[in-house]
Amino acid sequence: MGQDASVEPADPPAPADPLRPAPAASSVPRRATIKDVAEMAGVSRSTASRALTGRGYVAEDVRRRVLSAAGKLRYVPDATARHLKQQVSLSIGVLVSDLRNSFYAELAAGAGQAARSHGYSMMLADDGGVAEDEAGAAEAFVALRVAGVVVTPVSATIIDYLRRHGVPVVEVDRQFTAGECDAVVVDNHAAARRATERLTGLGHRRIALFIDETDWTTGRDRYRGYRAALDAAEIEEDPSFVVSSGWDVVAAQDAALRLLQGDARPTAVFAANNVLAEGVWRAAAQLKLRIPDELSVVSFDDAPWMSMVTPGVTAVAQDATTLGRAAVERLLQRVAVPDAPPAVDVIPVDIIERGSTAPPGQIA
Amino acid sequence: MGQDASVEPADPPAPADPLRPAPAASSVPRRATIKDVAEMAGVSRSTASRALTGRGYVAEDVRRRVLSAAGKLRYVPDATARHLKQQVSLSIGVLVSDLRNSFYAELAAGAGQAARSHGYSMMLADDGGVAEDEAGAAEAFVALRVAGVVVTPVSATIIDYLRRHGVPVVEVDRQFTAGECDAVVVDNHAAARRATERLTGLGHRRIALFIDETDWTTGRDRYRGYRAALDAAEIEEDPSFVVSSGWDVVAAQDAALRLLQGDARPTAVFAANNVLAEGVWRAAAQLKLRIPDELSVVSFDDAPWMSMVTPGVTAVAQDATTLGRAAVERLLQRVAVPDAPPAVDVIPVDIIERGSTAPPGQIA
DNA sequence: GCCGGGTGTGACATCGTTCCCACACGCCAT
DNA sequence: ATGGCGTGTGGGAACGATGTCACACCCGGC
Repeated sequence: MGQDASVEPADPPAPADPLRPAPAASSVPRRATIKDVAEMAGVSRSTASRALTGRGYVAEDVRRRVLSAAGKLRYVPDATARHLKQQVSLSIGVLVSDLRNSFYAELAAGAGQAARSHGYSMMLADDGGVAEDEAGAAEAFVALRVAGVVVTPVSATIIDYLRRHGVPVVEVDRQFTAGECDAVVVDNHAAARRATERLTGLGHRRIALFIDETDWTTGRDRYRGYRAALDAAEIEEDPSFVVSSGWDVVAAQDAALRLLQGDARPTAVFAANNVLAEGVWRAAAQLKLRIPDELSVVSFDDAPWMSMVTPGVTAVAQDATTLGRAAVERLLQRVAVPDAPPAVDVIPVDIIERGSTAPPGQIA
Repeated sequence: MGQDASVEPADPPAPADPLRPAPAASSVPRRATIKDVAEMAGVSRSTASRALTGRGYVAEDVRRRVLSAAGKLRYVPDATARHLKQQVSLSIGVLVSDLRNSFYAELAAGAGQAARSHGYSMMLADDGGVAEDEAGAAEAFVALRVAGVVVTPVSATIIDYLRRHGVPVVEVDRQFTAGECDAVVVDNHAAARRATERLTGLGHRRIALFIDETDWTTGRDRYRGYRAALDAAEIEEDPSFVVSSGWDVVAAQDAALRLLQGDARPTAVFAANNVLAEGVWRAAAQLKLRIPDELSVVSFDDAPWMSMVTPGVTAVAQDATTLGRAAVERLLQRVAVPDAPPAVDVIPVDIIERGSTAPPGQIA
């Protein structure tokens, strides 16, 4: 408050370095720290901290002075500094395969809701189903010292990596490390079986399966569920009816076009996720196959369009929002109780009947 | 390495506090810090830091020793500590209205891509279009000291708040503070006008507008574009044809049911976003109105289902992914050059003709 | 008058990182 | 011999928040 006005040292005329973010612009008045609050309130930093966090003794009038100073200065505590000191983080990482897929978007929305409701922030990344990007995101999460990670894993590597770095992990939708890691899943086997049985129950015997992969967890279980339904109906599997066409609509559509044009085409299709269902549906539309008269379709995984097309697509509806929410809840449980044995939540699914199935027509 | 095996102090038998996260579990071996790396390599922290960041002199063999130690210890630098020291953050905040809406999900996906490609992480929040939650998320972003925020704003408050705290902001999709803040938008007025002109051009004169709101930015411009098209066709506006039905499908559907059952029903509808279009479409389906013969429909904002239903819905396609990406690019520009004048990017749109429009039928 | 306990406060160390500075070499030119 | 420079290294102070600890004060009881 003296005659010396140089509260802050004058910037030396340093040459600007264009590669790094500019130093705090002079137009922005430097953010208030707890020290500023303490000075304005005429107390020490410690006291200000106690007043603001509510831990420890503070006289009532001092508390009010500090709070009012904080308000005037628009003080917002620096979460990174707090984390550094307390070694406790209030962000979680969420890693999904593709935000543009409504399933993952809803899952992320549910995760975000749950995180928020517990006072956590969400770091979200999208790996496009690519293992490399998944690893990159995992590294970022570790660097940011998130409290834990919810992931729809693309490989088991990421789980190992995160656990080696002491980061609690919950697998959601897919499960690579059964028995070692918390997970939130649906009963893929049972649901796939029930869905396929809708078709066998109507008399279909030529039922194709469109699936992304059949080796891991989710895909494998859906495949097995399909097989179980066929077995129960004493239908022999035709390998050409099991189509692994990856994760993209166009590829699925191409594969479906080929399959549905053949002489020995299936009378029904079970698509193991919404992307594949979309490919099949588009192919059927392109071939002008009437659904359900000429082709029955059931999808694993509901999507908005399935209730908008005519007829609607019968689907196994997974509540992705609930899945995301449950995964975060489980993660926070784990953070609270690190040594509890791994737990798996199984979220119930619904089969929504919409009209895309009918008994097989008479085809040559 | 001596006989004293207590590398870490034994935990005193402190009573567990169930309200706070448990202290580092003994099963997790404490994360390596740069100090550990330095010790293993037999150098000081400073030298280790120089070796790892690549700034400053380090002898080649020392560098290799440090790097190898870091590898062995699986050292991952603590981004929060780095941020605290450098006062530079490598995360950005992204705040959208509703992740379950494909428009926002794609926008977020684009933002995430761009952020990642520049080495930034994305904190994502979803405010459900609620101003209070928007404020909460903004506070979290400030606390986390993100480098900047991309937001689809619900009110002008958030922009003020963030700017007062010195956080660079880019508005995307909606624009509340024209001229003061960077923004990435589409030319809503022109696009809405062109879309409406498709309808007037076919001879429609009874054209309803479904819109969320008409007071702010995006909604206002779309409304004006609609009006401009009507004016150009010398059609007088019928106020009952402008329906503000909020942000939710069911409300829009109800409103559409009412409007489309009336005697003086419109022959065409322009829906100002994908949610409203869905409501209108469902209402039309429910009333068994044939599209386009009995009702023409144009939507602002494309969505996956619009190309799957029959007929497809003619739509103004905004590339939401590009919108998100551009917003992040603009934000990073702003971070690099804080004092540049505000800039607005206008992303071009496409009108995709799909078959949901036809000349008006003969109705009483 | 002295002690003990409750109440309220400030000094200081700490978290993990970076980076400014001082210093210690070896070498060459003076 | 001495100085200066280029190279390489370590000490120590930040960054912002928290929390331990010691101390200072005031009260009542001896």
